[in-house]
Amino acid sequence: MEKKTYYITTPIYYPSDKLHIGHSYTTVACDALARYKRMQGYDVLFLTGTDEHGQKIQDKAAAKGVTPKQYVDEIVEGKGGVKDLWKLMNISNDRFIRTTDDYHVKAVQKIFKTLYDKGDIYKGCYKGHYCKPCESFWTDSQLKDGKCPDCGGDVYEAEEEAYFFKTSKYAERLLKLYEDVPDFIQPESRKNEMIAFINQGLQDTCVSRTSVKWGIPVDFDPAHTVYVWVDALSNYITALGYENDAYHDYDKYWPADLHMVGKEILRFHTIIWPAMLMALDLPLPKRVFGHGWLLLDGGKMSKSKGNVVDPVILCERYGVDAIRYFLLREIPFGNDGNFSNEALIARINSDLANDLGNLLSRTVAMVEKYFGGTLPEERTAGEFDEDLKDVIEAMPAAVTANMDQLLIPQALAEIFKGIQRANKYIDETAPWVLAKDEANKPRLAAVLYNLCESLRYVATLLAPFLPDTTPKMAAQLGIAGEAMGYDDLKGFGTHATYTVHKGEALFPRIDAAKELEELAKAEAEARAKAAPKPEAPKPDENAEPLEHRPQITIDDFAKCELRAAKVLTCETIKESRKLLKITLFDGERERLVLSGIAKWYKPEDLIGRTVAIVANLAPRPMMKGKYVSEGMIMAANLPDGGASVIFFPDEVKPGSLIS
RNA sequence: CGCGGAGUGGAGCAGUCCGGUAGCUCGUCGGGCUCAUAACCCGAAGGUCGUUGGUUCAAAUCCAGCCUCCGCAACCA
Repeated sequence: MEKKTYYITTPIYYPSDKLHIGHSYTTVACDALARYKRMQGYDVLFLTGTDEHGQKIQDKAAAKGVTPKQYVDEIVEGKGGVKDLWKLMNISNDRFIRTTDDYHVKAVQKIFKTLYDKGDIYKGCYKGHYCKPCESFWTDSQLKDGKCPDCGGDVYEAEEEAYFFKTSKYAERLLKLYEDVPDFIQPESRKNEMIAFINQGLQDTCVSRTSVKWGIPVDFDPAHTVYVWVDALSNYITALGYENDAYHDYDKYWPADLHMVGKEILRFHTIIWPAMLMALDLPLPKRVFGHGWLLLDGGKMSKSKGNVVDPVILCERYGVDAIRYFLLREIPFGNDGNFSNEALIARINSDLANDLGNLLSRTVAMVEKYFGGTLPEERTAGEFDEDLKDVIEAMPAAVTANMDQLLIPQALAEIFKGIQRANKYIDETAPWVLAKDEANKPRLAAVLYNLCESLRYVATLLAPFLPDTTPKMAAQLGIAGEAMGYDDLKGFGTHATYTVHKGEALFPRIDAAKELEELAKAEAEARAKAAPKPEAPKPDENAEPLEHRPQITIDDFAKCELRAAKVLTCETIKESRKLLKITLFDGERERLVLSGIAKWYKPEDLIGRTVAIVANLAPRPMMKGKYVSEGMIMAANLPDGGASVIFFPDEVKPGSLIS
């Protein structure tokens, strides 16, 4: 009989930088699910990959002086790159798609053409509705009295054209989909967000750009490149061979059983993607799960904040399975979770070292100590046996029930209930007391046998989560690898007997105080390096390479009019938490500037001071045209996202040219 | 009145839909044990469930207002 298939995908990651622990979280969760399904007997296809086009990568590559392809090749295939990271973390993906792969490129072009031919992609022209100060295009209906709805200024005919996908056409069908397939969007709470979003009125989606060159060309209109969504989302089917010959199992695996995505891209996967598939007359994925984020200090982790956590360092320090366990156990279903070194170490110590590792260690040690490593077949049942057996035998069903609902932390918790019960059983039966009297040997053998059986169940059930550790457990228990399937969990007491082999501690206990101290020291050092003292400004090889812009001439620079200006007034704006409203004297007149520094400066910090401004920036309407900002105050960007304004001594006269 | 999430013992969370003695993990304190990775087992302390008011015999839970925090959007020119 054909095995049932299970097709699971991660998002394809954007390799503009090294991946961080957040990406690891998504991928590890999918990996655990994929391994779980394989153990359940499914024919699993687990896909991950990278989304390699777009402006940002084009810019990064240019800054580094390499082609975009060279740039992404290094991050994806290079040493310590994406593929290496997944290998390190024991990710069992069956395929890895890169959107620069030839077969994908060709297939996307065909998909784009098909959608165009069907009339679901159309070429849009923003005729006559470009507002220059706002740098925005407007449709007929958006204009107010023929003027820009933002600033009320004049708009005029625009040249720029782009292709659009008719997302709006599918609004009704999408709402019906959510109704017909209640668990299409998971978790439930996010479904309401999506419905609300659709009810606000869907806009058609821009699916091509003329300004971005690094992308898949629209083959029938080469001035355009395919813009992100058609390119990226299609990966889920092109990786199966849709419209290409690289693979041939589209019919076998599509529709996907689960798209796992971060909550920030859930909208695209539950609106644009199904709409695209509807347009192509293809079946829809069965479920999209939007997971939460791994927060750092309660805030989002991001490269620009400089607070990313490097999974490679963590794996090297604590072991891959410890990190996998932490990620899978600590982040609640569908919600955000916190990452901290304290929480990580606490979790490793209490669950993995104390409960699990120590249980195996003490069990194996006793089998060796009291029986020389092999348990005799003669066993006497006794008190507590049934209770232990009941708890252990309940685990597989509980794990399955939770995993089928994607409740990974809860599934793990069920396994640890069994571990705790086994530890308690040791206390109840006190094997060291039994060992004092030769007459108790059959009872002692039974006790240790029951512990080994418990560990066999535990190890088998943990296999999808801790693929590195469970074979070590099997080896110590003397169980053959092939006897570690779910089929072998058909009964407590079915394993004949045990010959154990004591090994290394599964998870060495971490000295939390010492470790945290070291981490703090390492962080302090990193910080000291990041901000070198004036007298020792030596370049730091560990620092992120700076992103350089193309070289310019003195004439280019001369286009910028930089001047000193005195702050006359400064006030907060009640509608905005980020902006300060500032009036400046620039030497000849007063001008109004809005600056996004409210988080770091109070009005009194600025009033009366002399700052540097870019004086000839085009005025920019802000706050829906309520204010027009006439310049930019110059400030250095801080690693934490903050800003440090440049101040001049008071004797510098307002209006002084800076060159 | 922009949209949304959150406020529960020291920390992190569950419970809120379908009102009825407030639960879990870690930490703290006390006890037990010695097979084990100073690990394990048992017990205890600790919460007016953000705030005010309302509905009710009864509210963490339902209703209204308010406060605080966090995302997103408008917005760092």
